[in-house]
Amino acid sequence: MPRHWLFKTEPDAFSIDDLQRVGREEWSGVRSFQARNIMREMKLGDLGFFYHSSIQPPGIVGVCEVVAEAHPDSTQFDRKSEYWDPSSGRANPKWWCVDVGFVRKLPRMIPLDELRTIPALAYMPLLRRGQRLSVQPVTPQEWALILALVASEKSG
DNA sequence: GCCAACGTTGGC
DNA sequence: GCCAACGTTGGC
Repeated sequence: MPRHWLFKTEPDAFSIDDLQRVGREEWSGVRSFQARNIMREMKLGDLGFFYHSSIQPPGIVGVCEVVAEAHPDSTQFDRKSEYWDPSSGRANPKWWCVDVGFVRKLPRMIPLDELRTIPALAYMPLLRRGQRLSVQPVTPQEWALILALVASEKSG
């Protein structure tokens, strides 16, 4: 039974269309211990919502899949990367990440505002005031409820 | 090991 | 561009 997750990204940097184009992507650059620990829990085949942040409107735009379990984030060792972390070493890497693969776009974006109107989703970290986790767990109930919002709509 | 200052996130 | 929230850092 796969577990479910949510991946936030700024579409200017990496969007669902980008993921569709490249097929899979190392989810590198996450520099939060909490988010790192969440990624370490992910298993091959787990599904995730793909969420666009820092645009108007923000919302869930697609579904992705964990295609590689947590491994050291390559950007932490790359001096030329903005995510280079001189305090981390290959013998004991500080930052870990999964790879995500494209599954599908939703028939339409589900805006954050719409998610807020559903009481059963009120405990999602995404909707909690001040919660800024870039990678989050999603319960099976939340997963089913959100997909049901667009289930009857035509795929686009 | 406390806690104030700082930096980042991300909706608005 | 603003600013609330909150994780991290660093002085002590």
